[in-house]
Amino acid sequence: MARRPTIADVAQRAGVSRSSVSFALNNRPGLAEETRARILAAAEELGWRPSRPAQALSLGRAGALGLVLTREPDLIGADPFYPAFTAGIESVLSERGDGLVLHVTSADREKSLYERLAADRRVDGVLLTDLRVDDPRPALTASLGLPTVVVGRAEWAGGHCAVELDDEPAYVAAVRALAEAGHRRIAHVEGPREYRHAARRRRAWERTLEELALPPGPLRPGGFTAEGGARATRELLALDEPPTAIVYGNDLAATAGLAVAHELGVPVPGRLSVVGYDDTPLAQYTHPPLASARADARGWGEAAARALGAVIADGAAPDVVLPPAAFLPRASIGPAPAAGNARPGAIRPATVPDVHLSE
Amino acid sequence: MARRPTIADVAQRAGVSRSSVSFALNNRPGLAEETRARILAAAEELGWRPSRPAQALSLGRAGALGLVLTREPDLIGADPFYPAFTAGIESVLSERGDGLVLHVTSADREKSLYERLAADRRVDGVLLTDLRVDDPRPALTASLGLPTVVVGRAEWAGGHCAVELDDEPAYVAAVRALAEAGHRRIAHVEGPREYRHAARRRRAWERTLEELALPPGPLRPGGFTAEGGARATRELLALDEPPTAIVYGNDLAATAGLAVAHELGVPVPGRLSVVGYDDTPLAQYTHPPLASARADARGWGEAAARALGAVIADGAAPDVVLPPAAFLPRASIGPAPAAGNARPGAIRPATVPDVHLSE
DNA sequence: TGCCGTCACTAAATCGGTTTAGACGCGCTT
DNA sequence: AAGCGCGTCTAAACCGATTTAGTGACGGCA
Repeated sequence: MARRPTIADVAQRAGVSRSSVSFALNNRPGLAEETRARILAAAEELGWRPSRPAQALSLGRAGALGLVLTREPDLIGADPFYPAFTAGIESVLSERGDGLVLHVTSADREKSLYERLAADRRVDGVLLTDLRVDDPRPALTASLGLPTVVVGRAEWAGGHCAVELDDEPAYVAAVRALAEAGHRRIAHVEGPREYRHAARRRRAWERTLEELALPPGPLRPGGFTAEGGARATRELLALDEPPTAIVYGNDLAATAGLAVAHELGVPVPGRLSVVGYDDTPLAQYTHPPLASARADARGWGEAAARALGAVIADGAAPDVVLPPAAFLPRASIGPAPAAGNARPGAIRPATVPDVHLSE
Repeated sequence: MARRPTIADVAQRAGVSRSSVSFALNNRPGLAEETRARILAAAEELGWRPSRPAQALSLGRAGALGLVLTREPDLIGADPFYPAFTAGIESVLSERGDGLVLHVTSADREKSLYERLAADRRVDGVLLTDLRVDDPRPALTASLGLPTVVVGRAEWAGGHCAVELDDEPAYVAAVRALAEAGHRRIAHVEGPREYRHAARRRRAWERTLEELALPPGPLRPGGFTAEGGARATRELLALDEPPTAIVYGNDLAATAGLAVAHELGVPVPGRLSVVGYDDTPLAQYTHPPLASARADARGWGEAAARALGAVIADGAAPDVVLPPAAFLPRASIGPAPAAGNARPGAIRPATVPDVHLSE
């Protein structure tokens, strides 16, 4: 295998200096059109592309973004978010010929990983996802001088640029839709408390019940997992007054919940309405199809990558607010069962003020 | 933000030359123990780590592996394989402080992406996954001189090192288990034909039926998707003689199939047995729990990363064969319904030769 | 004719590491 | 006293790009 050509080879072949090749490549002014063409032709013939490490060293930028996943592997596995999100990132990076450096780690090694990332100069900046309560990362990357974009709400960002795609409206809409369908006992199976988005979903549920003057519904931990969703559902359905609707933190837990309902002979939506979140590929094909909410993970990735690019280039970038996830009613929700003490129709859509909940 | 320290800063602080710092860092012989300690202390105090781009340029290796996903984004989304696989890769790379560069692309841009990867020198080698029939990539990376490990069978590898984790035995076991349970009409919902693993799964099903002297079962495309799985199931159950068991190409299609069976009032496993593949986190929590097969994706990632490291270092590495995926019988399979023309017990386990199918 | 400004291009420094060849001091032989 | 070998350390080249300062040719103008 022949040694890969360098800029010197191109220069020699075109009969110019290395500087001229560089000028031609980055089409900067000051080269005769004919010379430029000759250089580019030579580069083409040799199949030359500038070496990334050399460019990185020279330019002082790596040409790559970092993404660290701190979720536990099996939590990641079931989540359709990351693949779509990284596809969105990639679509932006590929325009610039940049790359995405992915790391999967656990919470205990997380800190040293970011430190390495910063000291290494292997990436020019990082995207922070899955923000936790009291998340140390925004302050950490700030102190490391590592350009950062937070994927989530601005108030989680600790001064960094934030790219937000709100999941609250979908939860508000789901609870309202259930209330309008006559449900009065609406439960929530929440995700891990340490995640800010899980907490935000729980609060959206909580406050919407309040706003609608409905009694606070039962709450169970579901951990965003199938197992947690199944257990929580079992507990909820075993209550003296079981809920007539359950809003889950994600589709995985909701789908497991559906299975438990089937197993216990509880018809859905006849006796129980079910709502998930994520709109996994499976959601339309469960039985019955699962009401859920779709966030544009790909668009989120795109926006985040673009924002981080701006932060790296300009030192800062304005926050971005993407359209919130849309609630997708499907056949897993229906009117509250008559047997319950819900009074269908008692709450009229028009009487419900359309306020936007904020944290 | 202070400029990040360089090797020169460390050298100055320790009162030595830059070369000595390099020697100390890479603990090479020829430095007095005391000097080495002083240098390392200075590096520690300054929080210095060698710049990756500089090292890459100097050493001629990027210190990173490349992984290109050519699947369509929504196909990727539902697949638990990649997150676990990348976690496995990472666990190997992090030992060496190396990185994983991830690209998501579409089939039409795939070729130029690999070319860029090779010319760029951003990665030292690539892992090839999801091999297709007549896949151009093994030959492409070979011609580009890009160290390559194929994640799959050696005969797909076109001369590259292969890391294999066979899914055939799980399919053979599943079909046999069904046959032993008296099933005679065993259908298959296959994945996209262009994927070699999908084709291999189909053949395993086909040949096992043959070996057991069972009639060839009906076959439907499922595309590894929920939608395809649902449609295929609908078609199969509408046959004049519907199958009493369906073996799906993956859990996603199988789960959608379960939902269709419910919807049509076909009891599982009463009238239909169902088998998936992947053992997604949901599989244990469907209703009934889904028989499936578990491949150690994380271990696969580890082995692949290690093998690629060896290929990069030594120019070649022996193929690796990992333990095959294990068939996991669960409640979604049961005895063939008596109404069918299956004859439970007609086929005795002992009479079934335990041959291993090969392609 | 001499001076100046432009245009097209190049030499050399630079980024931050690694590595090779060699310098220097010291104690031992002979 | 000269020579040798060894242990320790450094100067300088090198990786492959970018960039700055500057060179040389040429045309216009006084």
